[in-house]
Amino acid sequence: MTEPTATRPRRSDATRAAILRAARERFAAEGYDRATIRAIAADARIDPSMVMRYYGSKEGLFAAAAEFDLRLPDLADVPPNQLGEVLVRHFLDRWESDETMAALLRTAATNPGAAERIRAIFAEQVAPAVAQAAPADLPRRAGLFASQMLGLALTRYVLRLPPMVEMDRADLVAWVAPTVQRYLLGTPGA
Amino acid sequence: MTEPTATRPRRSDATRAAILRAARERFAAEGYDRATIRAIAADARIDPSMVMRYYGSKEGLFAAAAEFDLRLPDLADVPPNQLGEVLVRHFLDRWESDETMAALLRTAATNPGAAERIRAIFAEQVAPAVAQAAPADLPRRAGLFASQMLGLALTRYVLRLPPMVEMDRADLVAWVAPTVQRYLLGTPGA
DNA sequence: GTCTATAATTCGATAGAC
DNA sequence: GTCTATCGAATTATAGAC
Repeated sequence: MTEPTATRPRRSDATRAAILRAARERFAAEGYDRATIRAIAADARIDPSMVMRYYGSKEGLFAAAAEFDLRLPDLADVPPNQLGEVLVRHFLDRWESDETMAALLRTAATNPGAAERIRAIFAEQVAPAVAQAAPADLPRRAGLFASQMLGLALTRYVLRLPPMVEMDRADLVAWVAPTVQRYLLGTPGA
Repeated sequence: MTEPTATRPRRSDATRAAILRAARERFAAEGYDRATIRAIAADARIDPSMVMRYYGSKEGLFAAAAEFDLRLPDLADVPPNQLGEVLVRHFLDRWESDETMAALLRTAATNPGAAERIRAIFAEQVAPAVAQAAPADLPRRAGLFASQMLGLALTRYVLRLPPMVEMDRADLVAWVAPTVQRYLLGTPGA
């Protein structure tokens, strides 16, 4: 009686998961064009044709691998004077624990579809979260916030500018949090 | 006597220039991988083999096309309280008048050589300029400055986040200049 | 479900005629 | 100096055996 009859045994979902894990790594490290289905399949220890069977095409695989949730906290619960610090810490955590965002960013530089996905994440996840905390000028504040957070990620994780790589978390938060704080709650002049 | 005998006539340098112009456009719009020699040659109205003849290889062509000078002003001449404004304006001007930087940034997302070039530009042009204006913590301040300026360029010119595209120059300068000002001259906390 | 074999493109690069 | 023709390699994707 070890056969699950109700929800179906989920036979060989391990293969799907292995493909997805390898795809995320390759896309993150090399971007869409340079990450080949052959290399991804080799990483996952399976045959390249299986990738096609499970995900239909390279684009389909990327779409599945680029699913991403920023897991932004409810900003209404955060004390206003700690908004910058909480957000910078959260983004550093997410960037360092999940390479999906790096894959998306690397790919979006040359792939219109991936750029559109980033715009969607911005519209569906970032902008609504900012709306819970900022008083007015919502799209603008969210955009400025994104410009600094993506610039941080770009220089630290993608371009690897030495000073940005070497700076530790505490210093990074100390310097960047006030910027985020001002973009969300401050005025242009101050 | 229309023949220049001394410095050599420079016959057909127009072709070289046309190739370079087309290459910059293609690399800027599509990045290194997707920009093909065939497409560049078609844009320049010449045969693909001429590209190889003049620049040896695709990498050689990119190296020639990615030569870039930020033309940073002497920051010692700028009143300290106007540093942020002057720098943000200057970078917006350079990004909008020369697509070479966009080509480099798009390519650097997946191409290690292009990323190395950006690090070189940072070390040879940005860091020394910042050193003329900032008091201490030089590499760190230069890195933070780069994170905001590249984040601005990334979201406005590459990813095209709607709020960042729609914001006009004056608003952009008003919001971002204080950030740059603090990174160069301020302290982490304020 | 998994793999072999291969079709159909596309690309960078080369050789050589004119 | 410019172009035609083509090579060799690599890629995505498909068809079908086991």
